[in-house]
Order: sequence, then C-alpha cells, then structure tokens
Amino acid sequence: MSTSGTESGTRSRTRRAILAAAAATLARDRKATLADIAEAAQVGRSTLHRYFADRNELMAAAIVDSFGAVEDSVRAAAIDQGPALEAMRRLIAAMVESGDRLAFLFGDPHVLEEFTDRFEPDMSVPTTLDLIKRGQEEGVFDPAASPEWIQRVIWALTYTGWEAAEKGELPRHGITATVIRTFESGVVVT
Amino acid sequence: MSTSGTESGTRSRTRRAILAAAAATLARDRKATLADIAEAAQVGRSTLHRYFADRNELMAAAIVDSFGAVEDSVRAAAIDQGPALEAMRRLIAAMVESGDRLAFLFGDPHVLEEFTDRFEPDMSVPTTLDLIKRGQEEGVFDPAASPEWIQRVIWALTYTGWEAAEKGELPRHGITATVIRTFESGVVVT
DNA sequence: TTAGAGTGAGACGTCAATGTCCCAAAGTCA
DNA sequence: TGACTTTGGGACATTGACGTCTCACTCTAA
Repeated sequence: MSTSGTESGTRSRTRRAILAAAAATLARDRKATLADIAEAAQVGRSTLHRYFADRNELMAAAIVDSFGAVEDSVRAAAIDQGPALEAMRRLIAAMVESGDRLAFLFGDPHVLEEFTDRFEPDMSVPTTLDLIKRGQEEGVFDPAASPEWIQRVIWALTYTGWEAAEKGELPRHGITATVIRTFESGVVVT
Repeated sequence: MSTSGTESGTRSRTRRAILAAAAATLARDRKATLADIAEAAQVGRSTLHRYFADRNELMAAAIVDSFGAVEDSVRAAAIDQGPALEAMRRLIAAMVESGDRLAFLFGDPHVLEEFTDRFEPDMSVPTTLDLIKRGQEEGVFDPAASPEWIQRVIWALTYTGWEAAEKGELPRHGITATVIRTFESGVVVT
C-alpha cells in the first residue's frame, strides 16, 4: 500500500478510477456514500475498501490527487510569465478545465480545512496570490481589493460557471469566456 | 401542530429559536446533527422533536422560514422602484444582511432542490430576475450576460462576502461595499 | 493451460444519528 | 398558591453507512 512502491497497471488504473470517481461524485453530492462512489467508479464496494481502508483515507487521497491535477493544469498555464492580465486569463481557463476537481475541493469549505495537514504546502495557491499581487503592482487589478478577496472571487466565479454548466444554463464551451468577462469587468455597463 | 392555529408566546418563541438555530448552524456545517441544532437553539433534543417530527419537517420549515426572512428583507429594499443600478445596490445590501439565511439556503445546492415543492414564492415580491432584466433594458447591466448568469453571480459574490467575513478576512461592515464594487466593475482596472 | 493477481457479492458486527416515549422538574399564568 | 404548559434528559428501538472478512469467479501474463 506504500505510495512509493510500483503498482501493477491494473491496480494503478483501478486506483485512479476510484479517485476520479470520488472527486466527481462528491463534487455533485457531498453526502454521497462510499457505495455511491464505488458505483460511479464501476467497482465493488469491497474493492474500494481494498484500496482505501476508510473514508478518511479516501478523502485524503482524493484531495491530494485532485490538488495535484489542478496544480498540473495551473502549472501548464505558466502564470508567472507574460502580462498579469493574460496570465490571469490562462489561469481562469485552467481552473475551469479542472471544474470537477475544483468543485470537489472548494465546494464544501470543510473538505479542505479538515485535511490541510495531509499535504505539503503547495505551489498553486500561493502563486495565485503572487499573480494577483503582481497584477496589482502592474496596475491592472483593483488595488482597493485585497488579494485574498480577489482569490475568493476567482474561486467563486469559476465554481459558479461550473455549476451553471452542470445545470444546463451555460454551454461548457462558454464558461471560460463568461467567467473572465465577469471577473474583469463586472456586470455593469460603463 | 397546525400552522393555522394560534400558538402560545412560549411555544412561538421556542419554535423560532429552533428555526433560526437550524439555519445558522446548517449554514456553517451542513453535516450538523439534530443534536447540534438543538444545542445551538439552547433546547433539548426532545423538545426539538416535539416541534418538528423529523429531519425533513425541520428542513422544510427552516427553508420556508429563511425564505420568508429573505423575502421580507428584499421587499424592504423595494427593488422595483428607482433606477435599476440603485435598486440593485439595495438588493445586494439586503442580501448581505440576510447572510446566514442565504448561506443556509444556497450554500448547498441540494437543500433547495429537494424542497422546491414545499413552498410557493410570494408573487407580490418582485424577483431578482425582473430587476436584472429591467437593468438590461435600461442599459446598465451587461446585455451579453444572461439574467440567470447575473443572478448566480449575485448569489456567489454575496456568499463569498459572507464566507470571507465568517473567516475574519473581511470586516462585516465592509462586505456590502466590496460585493457591490466587484459586482459592478469586476477586478480589472480600466 | 495454469498460477497468481484482482475482483464482486454479500454476510456480519459496529456505530452514530434518528425517532419515540416517559417522567420529574421548571416555568407560566389565572 | 394551584392548575396547566413546557421542558430536559434519559431509556429504548431502528436505521443506514461503515469497515472487515470470506469465497468463488474472472482476468492476465507467462
């Protein structure tokens, strides 16, 4: 069960299917049972327990996994390069792409809080704040808003876009543009 | 137990304490047990059951109650009067004031969905969507954004403001101004 | 083909939350 | 004060989710 050891292809695939199903299922229903998750992963409940002894272990692993997925996506956006405004657009696009994972991680405020000690200080969140601060220094982001507030707004709008698409109110391909537009200019015509 | 009958002052007070505690507690922890809610209401668990037979009944009553509280608050904002922009500012202020109740109602998407059939919206209260459409006709709200999207943005920002204050990142008295500013102008300096 | 890896189904036992009931104590009002 | 209302706390049974375990079956790689 050590993460360091090499896993057979089959086991590795099953493990990932469970983790992905956990994130996707819990993002849509926070009260989902382990049976629900196992079903979503097309796996028996006993198999799920074979990989993750208890709910906490699964949660911790799913958080680390989802966080890693989001990190990869954000890393690919290279948000420390180029003008802050353009970097922010790439960041938002990357976050929207990780919709499921983000909704799982941030949909329930308690999810992350209870597991903050399970993983090491990450790269993506601090760099988001870095990007915001850089943007403020460049004079493109509202200096009256705290970086923390702006970060919350990004999460909130991204989640809202994901949720709207989830309910069919917004086409998937339109999420990014809509979120970026609202994030940048708000809703009032000037 | 009929809602139509007159209730003694004591019972009425107890009932309201339970409903308010339910909304406040569930807004902060969606997994709160009935024992948690009873404790928050400073009431015995058996007393809670005396007023609400089961969890569903309590949920339904709490939703109706919270919805009514928000409706009252919104009605006082008279959002069908005056310029749409100013009406929107009053609406947002009213929503921020109802922070707890809104966080309870909209914090978990499933809460409302499961109980939509339990209550009818008060038709005498002008809806948020009406105000948004009016604003678009007046040319003050982005015509490229759907009214539903704008409504979601209002909810999301209000909730974010409430949450930020809840975690001490934002002073209570600053929520409204911050939410309005972000809602109207976004985050990018033009 | 064959041994071993991996799996599904399901039987248990456990546990926390729930819902019901009762009764003594405290509160309320005439 | 005395009748009536309301409450708190505890005993109890029920339920659904969990976690553990076994066994027969399927798949995979040599």
